[in-house]
Amino acid sequence: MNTSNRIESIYRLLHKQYGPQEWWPGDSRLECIIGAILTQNTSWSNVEKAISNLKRLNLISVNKLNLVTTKELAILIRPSGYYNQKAVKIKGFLEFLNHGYEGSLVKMFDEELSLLREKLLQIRGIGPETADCILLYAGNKPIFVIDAYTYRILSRHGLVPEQTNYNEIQEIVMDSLKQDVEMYNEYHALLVKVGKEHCRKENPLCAGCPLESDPHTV
DNA sequence: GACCAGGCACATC
DNA sequence: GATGTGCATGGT
Repeated sequence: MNTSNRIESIYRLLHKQYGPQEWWPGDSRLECIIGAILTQNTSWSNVEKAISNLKRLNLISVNKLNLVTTKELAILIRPSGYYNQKAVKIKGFLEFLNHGYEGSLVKMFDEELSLLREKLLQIRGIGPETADCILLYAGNKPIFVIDAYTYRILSRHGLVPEQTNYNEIQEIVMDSLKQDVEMYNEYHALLVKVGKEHCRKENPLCAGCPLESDPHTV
């Protein structure tokens, strides 16, 4: 089976095994964007604590967050780690939104996909994964998110060469799949799910992985 | 106490 | 262009 077919079949297998994941966990697009920034190199359970602090004060709103200082925001998101940097990143996104789109997510997501992606990448602290999470999960745009689990799973199965960069992996995956926002959403969520359970760093043999019939290269 | 988690920017060679 | 380092909390 070639690489494209295997990438497709892994999706079907995971979907059958785990069912729909219904990501992104969050009540609004803004919450989703904040979560995308807060989860950088951080476990989701810590992100939840930070988001619940913001929710408790009803701060998941562009207008409300505009009124909070970076320092105040940092204290609230402290449980998510790297809180000083992440507060600056959230403020940087808000500034981008305020100046470019009058604070309107509707206007922002009205922008053409590849142009918006380029613009998001220019915000300090928004890299390719965060930008793509924002586009796919908050904006429902057809872009596949590559994260550490995606890379680890694909490379352990020999589906991407070692030392493949973000854009190259994204190209390989997207060229293997039909363009489908719902499926991109589910597939990435499924990769994180199976990754958390079986494909962690400290488990290089991926014990118990439902993909184990598909031989690992490591 | 060590290691890891749904990254990213920046310095240095 | 690759490789190293700081950022930081909370769970295992």
